[in-house]
Amino acid sequence: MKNEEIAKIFYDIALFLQMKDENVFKIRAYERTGQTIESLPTDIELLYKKGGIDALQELPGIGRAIAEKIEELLKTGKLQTFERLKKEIPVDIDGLRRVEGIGPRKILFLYKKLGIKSVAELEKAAKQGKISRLSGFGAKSQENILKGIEFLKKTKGRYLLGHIMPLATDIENRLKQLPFVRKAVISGSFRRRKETVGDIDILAISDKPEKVMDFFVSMPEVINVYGKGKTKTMVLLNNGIGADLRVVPEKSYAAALNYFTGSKDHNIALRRIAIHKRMKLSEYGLFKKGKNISGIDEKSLYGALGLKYIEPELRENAGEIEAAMQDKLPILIEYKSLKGDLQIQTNWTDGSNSIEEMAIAAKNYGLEYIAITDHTKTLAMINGLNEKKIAKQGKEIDILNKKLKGIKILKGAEVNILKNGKLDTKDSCLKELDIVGIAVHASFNQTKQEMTKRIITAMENEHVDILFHPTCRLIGKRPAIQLDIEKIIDIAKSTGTILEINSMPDRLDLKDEHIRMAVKAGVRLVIDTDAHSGYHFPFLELGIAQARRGWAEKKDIINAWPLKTMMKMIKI
DNA sequence: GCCGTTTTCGGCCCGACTGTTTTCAGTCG
Repeated sequence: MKNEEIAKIFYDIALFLQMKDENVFKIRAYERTGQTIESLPTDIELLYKKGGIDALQELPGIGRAIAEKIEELLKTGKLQTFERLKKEIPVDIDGLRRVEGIGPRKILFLYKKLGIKSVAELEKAAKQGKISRLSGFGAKSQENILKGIEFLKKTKGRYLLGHIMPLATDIENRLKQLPFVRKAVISGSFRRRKETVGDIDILAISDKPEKVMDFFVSMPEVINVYGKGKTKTMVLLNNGIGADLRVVPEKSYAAALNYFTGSKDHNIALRRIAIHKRMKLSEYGLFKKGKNISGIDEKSLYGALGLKYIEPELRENAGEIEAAMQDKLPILIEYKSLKGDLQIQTNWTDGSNSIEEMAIAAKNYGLEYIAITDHTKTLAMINGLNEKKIAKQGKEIDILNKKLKGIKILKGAEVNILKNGKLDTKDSCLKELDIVGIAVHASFNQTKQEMTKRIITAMENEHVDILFHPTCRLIGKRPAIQLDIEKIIDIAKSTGTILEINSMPDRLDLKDEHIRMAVKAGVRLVIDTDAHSGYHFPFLELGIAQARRGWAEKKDIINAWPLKTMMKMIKI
C-alpha cells in the first residue's frame, strides 16, 4: 500500500471519530498520523519491512495502538476498525464534505435524521424543504447547501492541473522513450497550463502508429478503451480522467501541435490571418498555393504567418496576436527561475515539517531564501501563534540561520484579517518581522463593499508586506470572496503592498486576469507555495504558469530576484 | 491516542464567525 492510501484511511477515521464526537485529542492523533505518513520521505511499507512495528512507533505521534493499525493495513490490506466504521455510517464522506459548510457532525446528523448518504440525496432533501425543518438547521442553511451543491456541479468534470500533472508528464515521458516514437508532447489546455483540464491530449510523431497505440492502450493506468485507430486513440485512466493520443507524420507536427494546443479562439484568429495572407491553416499544415510552409516547429509556423512565437500560456486570443504582430509580447517569467518563497507553514501550526526541515527541502529544491509564515493566534484550531510564540520562533530562526548554509530563513507570519479589517497581531510584534503576510480566513460571505473595505484597512497597516491568496477561492470547492479587485490593485500600488500568486493546485490565487491587471498597473507580485510540507515546493511551477498566463515578467515578480534586491522591492 | 527532566496520568487546545439557538453546536484550515 502506498503512503497516501494509508494516510487517507487515517484521515477518514478521524472524520468518523469527529462524527461520533470522540475526544478531540484522539481525533487529532489520527489526523496527525495521516499527516505524518503523507509527508514521510520513505515508503512506509519499506520502513515496516526493515524495522517492523518498532520502526513505526519511532515516528512522531505514532504509538502502540496506531502502529498496530498500520501493521494490520500493511499485512492484510484492510483495517477492521475502519471497515466497521464505514459499515456503521455508510455515507459518501468525500462528496458530502465538499459541500461548503457541511462537516462531519452535520453529515452524521443528516444521515440519522433523513438517511442522506450522498450529495444527490442531500440536494433532493434540500429542494423538498426537508433540511430547513430539522432542528439546528433553518431556511438559510438549506439555501447555503443548495448554493454549495450548485457550485460543485459547475466545476465537475475538470481536474486540477497540479493533480494530474505528475501522471500526465509520466505518460508523456514513457511515450518519448519508445524507440519508434520521435516526439511526444501533451497539448491542449494542459500545455496552456490552465488551472483545470478536462482531459489529457497527447500528440506523437511516429512511423509506426499501430505500435504506439498498442503501447498506449496497454498502460497499467488504462481502465477503458473508447476507441483505437491508427491516428487517434481514446482511453479512460484509473483516476477518472480521459486521455487522447494522436499520432501524426512529421510534416504535420507544427500545425498539429498548434491546432491541438488551442485555444479554439486563438486558432480561429490564426486561421483568419492565414486567409488574409491567401494561405490555409489546418491541423495538417499551413498551405500556400498547396504547399505546406509550416516548417519544422511552431516558431517557424508563427513566423510564416508574420508573427513572433507566442508561448502556449498566452494563447487565449486576449491580445497576444496583436502583440505578436507588433513584437510587443512580454518576456515571460521563466520556469525554475524563482530564488525564494515567502509563504511557508511549519509544524508550529498546521504544517507537517519543522522550520529546519522546510529550509533544507527549500534549499534542495534550489531556493536561496524562504519566509516562515505560520498562522496567527485567532486561528486557534490549528494552534495559531500569539506574539510571544512568534518571538520565540524568531529566536529559533536566528539559531538556524547560523547553522544552515546556502539558505536564508526570514521571519514572517500569515496574519489573520479580522472581520473589521483589523489584524489579530500587535504592531509591536509585526514590526520585528521581515515578511508580514495578511489573509482572510473567515467571514467569506461579506458583501463586496464590506470585504473590500476590510482588506484595504488591513493593507494600510504600515507593517504589511503581502496580501496572501487575495480572493480566497478554492477551485471546485469554494467561490472567490466578493472583492473590488481594481480597487485592491489601486491600494496595492499606493501602499506598496505585494499581491500573492499562491501556487497551491486548488488555489492559484490571484488568477490570470487579475495578475494581468496588476502587471499593467505596475503592482508587484510574489509567487509562493503556501507549502505545508517539504514536498510542496514543486508547486511553485504552477504559480509560475499562472504568472505567465497573466503576462508577468521577471521584473514583476519579487522572488525572482536575489534576497537583497527582493527586500528592496517590499515596504520597509 | 500520544507523550514524558511536569514521566504512567493528565495535558494536549481554547478564537472568530454563522446560523441557529435562547446559551450553543458546528465549521474553519
